Order: sequence, then structure tokens, then C-alpha cells
Amino acid sequence: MKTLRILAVDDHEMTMLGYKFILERIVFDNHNIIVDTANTYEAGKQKIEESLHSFKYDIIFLDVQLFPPNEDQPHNGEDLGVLARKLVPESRIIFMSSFSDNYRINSILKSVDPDGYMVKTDIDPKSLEQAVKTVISQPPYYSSKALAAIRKKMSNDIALDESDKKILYHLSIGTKTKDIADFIGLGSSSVENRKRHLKSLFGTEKENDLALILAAKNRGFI
Amino acid sequence: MKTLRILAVDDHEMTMLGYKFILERIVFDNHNIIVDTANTYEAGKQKIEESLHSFKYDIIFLDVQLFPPNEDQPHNGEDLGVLARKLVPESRIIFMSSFSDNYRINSILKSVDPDGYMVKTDIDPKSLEQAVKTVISQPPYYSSKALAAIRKKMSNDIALDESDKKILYHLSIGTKTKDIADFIGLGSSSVENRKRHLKSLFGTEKENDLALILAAKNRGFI
DNA sequence: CTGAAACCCCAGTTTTTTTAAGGTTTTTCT
DNA sequence: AGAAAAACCTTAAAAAAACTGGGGTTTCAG
Repeated sequence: MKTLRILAVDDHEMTMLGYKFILERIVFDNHNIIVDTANTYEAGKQKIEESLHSFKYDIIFLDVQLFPPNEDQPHNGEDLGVLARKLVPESRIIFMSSFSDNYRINSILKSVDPDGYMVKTDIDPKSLEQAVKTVISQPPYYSSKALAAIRKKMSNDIALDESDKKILYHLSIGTKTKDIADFIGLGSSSVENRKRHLKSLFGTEKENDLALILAAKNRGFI
Repeated sequence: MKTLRILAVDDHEMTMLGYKFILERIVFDNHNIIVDTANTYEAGKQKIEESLHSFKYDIIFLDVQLFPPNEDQPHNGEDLGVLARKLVPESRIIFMSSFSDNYRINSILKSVDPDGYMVKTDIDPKSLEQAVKTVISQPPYYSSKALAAIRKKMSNDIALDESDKKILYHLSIGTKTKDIADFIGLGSSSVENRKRHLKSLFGTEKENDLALILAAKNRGFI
């Protein structure tokens, strides 16, 4: 009887209790599952560091948002993922996120390359169990909505460089064009040129920014 | 009792019998499953066209290679996929391929954007059943090895333009540098420059082409 | 040994990208 | 409504990046 150690980090106490309840009841290959929980970046970090010199976690579930969106906290789930990868590279990391926000998915898949990604509305006892089993035996596991987003991206690889992606992102969150220039270190006419170029790439010439953003969203870039 | 119609196209008669045997035994939501088969591009095309004005296929399984690799046939599974998408856009298309050749996977995901992709060594009764169910209810379905390839690609999106991709591909199949120049319509010093550039992108400066190819394979580009 | 291909470097050319400056239109705010 | 801010467009010049052809060295196979 081996023990499978899981750490779940989410800022909602109740949600975590749910996970713990479900996860510890999974029947898996004569394994005994123990779930630890944490509800802040700091607590999660501490749990991982404590585990370093005893057992190591087999799986770490991380919520992307570890606090209400308006509060200006220094660290989020993505940061914790990067940290965990560094400290315990052999642990499987599964991200959970409420929105299937493609920009975020893409960014997390690149920066952390987690072994799993689940959109919260896809999470239920069955999918959780599937995620655990898949991630242990043959990662990765992506939940249904995450897969749909990934599919969009794969079927549409218009080559955008970093500046283009940042422009799209900033447009989508309402940054003013003149400020975008500062953010990405370009003159404002360059930004205008790139916007024109992007609109032609996405087939929204002569339309407004909203049309561009919608097109980019549809194709999985934002 | 509804009927689920499936068409399977593969050049190996025996393989197809296997699929038919497995698929028709799937128990699925009070559905009755009927599997038609075809073993050439032409036969597959005909089956699809015949179905146009009666029932339509719910799922079409397509082998990527429809004939021995050396024979110089005009059409392969990918072409048939493109055709099927045009004729019966509502049918789910699942590709099957023997190698987890990323270049091919990427190309098919872009040109056909199938609802499923299975690497043959991943195929067994259980995964076949899973594929059918997933593809009907919430596509896409990607088999384990296909997912691993997709993961690589997603976690590594170095922006390569068409020429760079073609160079990598040609290098990987042993095309001579001087011929690559012709293939992609560039001077040979340009190709050399791009190769140097690629090597620096993949961190294989000053190493030979093999190192570059391996790095590109590892990251899912070839 | 020899020829073919690969590789490297250079210098001139072309192409693409960035930039600044000026003016017009649209949006925002009071 | 009216003023200010931002967005947008055009143009021309400057800068950066990519392409090219040539000549030379190295590598490799026959």
C-alpha cells in the first residue's frame, strides 16, 4: 500500500474541502491518498518547502487566482507553479482556472508547462479522478474546455511575435494605445502600424478594435 | 434506438476488421453502431459521396497513410480529410497515424482540424470507445501520445515563419542544403543564414545539423 | 586525390520595421 | 455644446533585418 500525496491550493476554503473529500476517496491501484491544503500563496509555498526534506508531493493542484481579482497581491497561482517546478520538478502540477481565458492558458502552458490544466466548470468527481490517474501514468491531462482552447490555438497558428501578442492582450484589457507603446517599448506609430497589420492578419481591416479582439479571441490568441 | 454511422478508412484490411469488430460492440447511450469500411482514397471518397444524400456518417476514421510510403500515389489520408470536411462538415473526423511525427500532426491539425487524433500505438478497445464517446459529446479527443506532442508544441512556441519550418522539415528528411534553397525559393546563403539563426534559437550554436534537428524534434516542431 | 557539398565571412542591395512630424477624425469628459 | 485627449492616417527619413553573390576554407565520400 503506497501513499499518494496531494497538495491542493485554492483561496476558497469550501472548494478545497470539496476537492479533499473527493480526492481522498479515489480508488487507485492500491494507493492510499492523502490531501494537504493551503489557501494562500504563502501557505502553499511553505507546504512545498516543508515537504522538501521529507516526502514530496506527487501532485500539486493550483488555482490560478489565489485572491479576489481587484486586490493587488504580489503573487498568484502561476508564480507558485513556477516556484514549485523549480523546487520539486518531479511533482506533477495541475492548474485549475475559472475562465477558459486563452491568453492565460497559453501563458501558463508556456511558463510552467503543467502536467494538467482544468477549467473549473469541467471539474467534477469523475474528471478529478481521471486527472489524477492520467497525470500519474501518462501526462498531460487537459479538461474538455481546456482542450477546446488548445485545439483552436493549434489549428490557427498565425505567427505572432511577442510584441503582437502583447498588443492584443493590452487591447483586450482596454489599455490605451498610447500607453501600449510604453509597455512594450515601441513608438506609438509602430503600435499603430502593428495594429493595422494585425487587423489585416485577422481579416478585420478597416474595422474597429473590438472586431480585432473578437477575431483574436475566436482563434485562441487572447 | 438511434443509429450511429461510422466510416473507417485504412489500407490494411485486417486492421480495419479489428476496428469494425471493436466499434460495433461499443455500448453507448442506447445507440446502435454500424461501421462501413474502405481501404483506398478512392473508395473512401466514394462512400462519403454516396452517403451525401441518404444518411450522413457521424464519425469518419481516417488513416493518414493510405498506401506504402514509397509508392507515389496522388492522394493520402490528409487529402481525404480535407475533402470530407468540405462535403460533410457536420461529420466528426478522427485521424489515425502510426508515427507521432510532430510535423505531420501539426500540419493535419492545421489543415483539417480534426475532432480527434490517435497515434496507432495508443489505440486499443478502451481508447477507441473513449474516442467515439468524447468526439460525439465534447470534441476533441486526442490520444495520449498525440497529447504529449501537442503539449510540447504549446509549451514552446518559438515563432517560426513558413521558410524556417520548411528548412527544418527538409533538413530532417536529409535534403541537401543547396537543394533546400530551390525548394523554398531563396538563395543558398539565405538558407545558411537561416540555419545559423535557427541553431541560435534552439540553443545549438556551433553544433551540427543533427543537434538542431533533435532540438527541434524535442520541442515538437518536426 | 578529387569533386561536391557544406560552411563561413564579407559587402552591397533590397525589404521590412521603426520613428518622428503633421494633420484629420473620433471619443471622452465636463 | 465645446474643449481636450486619444485614435487614426499619411508621408518621408532612418535603422534594422533579411537576402544575395562571390570567394575562400573545411568536410566528406568515392
